[in-house]
Amino acid sequence: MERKAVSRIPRKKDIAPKQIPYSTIVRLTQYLRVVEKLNDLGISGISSAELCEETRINSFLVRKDLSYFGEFGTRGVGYDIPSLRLELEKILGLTEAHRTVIVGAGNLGTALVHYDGFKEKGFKIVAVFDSDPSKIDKKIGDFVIESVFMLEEYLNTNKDVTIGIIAVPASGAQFIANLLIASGIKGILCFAPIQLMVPDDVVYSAVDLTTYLEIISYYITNPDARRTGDMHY
Amino acid sequence: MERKAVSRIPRKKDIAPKQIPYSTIVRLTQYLRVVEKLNDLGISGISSAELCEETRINSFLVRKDLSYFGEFGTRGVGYDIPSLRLELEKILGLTEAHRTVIVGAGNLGTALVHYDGFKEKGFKIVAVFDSDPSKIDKKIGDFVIESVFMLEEYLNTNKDVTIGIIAVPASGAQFIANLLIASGIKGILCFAPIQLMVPDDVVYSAVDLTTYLEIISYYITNPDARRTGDMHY
DNA sequence: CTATGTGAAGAACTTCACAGCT
DNA sequence: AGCTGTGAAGTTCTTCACATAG
Repeated sequence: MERKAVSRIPRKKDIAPKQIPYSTIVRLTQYLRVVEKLNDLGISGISSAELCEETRINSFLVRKDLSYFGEFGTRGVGYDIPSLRLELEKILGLTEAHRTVIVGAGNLGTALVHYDGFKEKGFKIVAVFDSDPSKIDKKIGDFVIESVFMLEEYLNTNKDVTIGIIAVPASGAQFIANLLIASGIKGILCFAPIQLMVPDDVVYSAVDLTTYLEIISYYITNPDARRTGDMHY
Repeated sequence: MERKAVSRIPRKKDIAPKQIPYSTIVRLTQYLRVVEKLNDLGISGISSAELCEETRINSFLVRKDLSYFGEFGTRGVGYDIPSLRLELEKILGLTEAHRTVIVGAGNLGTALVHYDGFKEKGFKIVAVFDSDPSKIDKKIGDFVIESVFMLEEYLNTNKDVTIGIIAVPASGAQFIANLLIASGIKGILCFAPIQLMVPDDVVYSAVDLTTYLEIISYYITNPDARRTGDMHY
């Protein structure tokens, strides 16, 4: 069975000195989104109460989340938007672009290649792969589609690629994941509706579209069930 | 500012008698995924410990999650897969298909139309809309793309549509959402990287691809940070 | 003897209240 | 005077231990 508390000694608290909740990280991305928007509008400062209005995240929680990482505000004043933005980018590791490959050049892969948000937010797509011979050497935007059989070699000669996006059907997803993992990729974002086996040192996130619809279905069917703000991710 | 505890009397506990965690609902979809898979393989039963192996969700939690909704297992034996599957489908409101419209026939919309998972899992796409005149009357799979200006009328004459998927650029997303809301849609899944204003009685979930990558970036940059199993959604 | 279901204990997370700067 | 930062209180969620049922 799962990890069994054998000696009853090492409680979680003992192992982990000062952990940051996962939900805090998710919220940081929301603060960043607001701060980017206001920065573009030329607004220079914001208070936790205003951030609350923009995000619907309680202002206490806004301050607590930020305080895990430092003291970014000025008491009596609030947060300076350019510097808060920079701090958030530093925390999230966005100060330099993550070089990213996309595997799978179907409709989803194509949509991802064309998605402007990635470039803007510091995820630089560097190559696109597919297994379908009829697609290879065709172009998507500025990219020439390469064979998945070249993926391993590509990653071995381009060690600075940190993230792989898997946009292939479920049947091929684990194979691709294994290639990525073997080449030392650090993060994987998978759109195939399958639970991948990924070692603990690779950061792995799955986006299963069916799951989102099923969750929506639950809350439609059970309108009285509480929905926390957490729903949006 | 946000809701302020005025009279200090009604604590949350008093208002909410027996709440089911959002994370429980997310996990139910994972149990369903496993049970579907094993059912297809012809396996008839599963214990909470085996479900734990498949999902990496603690077996205590598996049992607790299921017990919110009833007693589906047999002590000393485990869970019968066909009946557990049915129960999960009932809980999640999947026993009859949700009629679903997709708005936005770009690459993402096209990918969604072609995505087999939806049909299989009981989300029946019934129509596809776009604002680009050059796309209207073109076909995606079996669907003829209709003008967004027909969306309102379509929904008013097809009141059984419960879910709308928004796959348009951020600039048009709120407009589309307003049409869907005005027509009495029950659930919205939005792929545009924007926070929509949606009334409380409409179930709303947002999938922001950038957010997922930013979260991955954080955990790549901070390898010692704890990652809970919760990451996969 | 095995595996579920659940009250109770424990951990994690959020909210609060106010001290502390500006 | 105003807003942040944070220890403490409060709440929610998870883990545990064991009674219970087959």
